Amino acid sequence: MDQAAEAIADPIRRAILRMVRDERLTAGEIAARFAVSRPAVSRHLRVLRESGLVTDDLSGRHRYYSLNPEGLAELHRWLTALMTPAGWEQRLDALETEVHRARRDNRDNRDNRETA
Amino acid sequence: MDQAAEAIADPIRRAILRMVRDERLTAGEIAARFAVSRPAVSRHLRVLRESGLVTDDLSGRHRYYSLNPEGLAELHRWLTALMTPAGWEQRLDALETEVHRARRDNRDNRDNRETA
DNA sequence: TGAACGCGTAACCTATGGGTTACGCTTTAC
DNA sequence: GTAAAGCGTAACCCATAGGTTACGCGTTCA
Repeated sequence: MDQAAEAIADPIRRAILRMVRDERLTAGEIAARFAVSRPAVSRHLRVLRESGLVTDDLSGRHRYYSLNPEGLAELHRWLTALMTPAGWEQRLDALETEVHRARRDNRDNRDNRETA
Repeated sequence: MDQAAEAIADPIRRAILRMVRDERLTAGEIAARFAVSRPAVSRHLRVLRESGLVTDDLSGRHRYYSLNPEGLAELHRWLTALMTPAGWEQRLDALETEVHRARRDNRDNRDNRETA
């Protein structure tokens, strides 16, 4: 979890994670969306790889990156435990709502794609 | 959220957050539990304060710190959204289980305290 | 009232994280 | 088979995060 917490501390790495959440992208495609140089992005990608937050997939001279949700699980659990101290049971209700909202968002996005 | 993500990147600050989750502690009590100097801890506390992750409460010459769960909410939502990409609906079930476990843990701890 | 306590801040040092340019390796394309 | 594309790595530079010691200010207590 330590590695994950460190990895998401950088704004560029957080942006990369959001990029590869729903579609796999090559290193070049990712780098093109940032103002910093390609090698800089390449090192960010290495940090994300080594902390288990993304997976990479070689295909010829391209390397495809995609999010690895499992890599975020431990940190997420840590945060959940931290956010629910003794005597704050109403916070658990809020978290439940959060999950429900995520479920609904996913459903809506799927429907929009299908009707587009 | 950027500030929260940066704040939890440091292992000492993560340890502090866990310490003050269920009980308020003075700066001195917190510092005593670490190998680093008291001023170093004091600055970690400042980072946590300024990022809204803890609240402080002056009382005479003591300053009590306690966790502010709200400060973690935005980062937690960000992680939740990231962990549930399109087509991974089963992950939402896992998150729901996570909340249920937190609820149960809280209940168990409360009961243990009462019967102790 | 003065000594000790609790805590934060200032000044300083060092390690390191993130940036750049230069380079090399493998794969595609002509 | 040679040129170009796609990536990663090495070497280097600089800003800054995190550590230390020294210090100052308010609060307690004898």
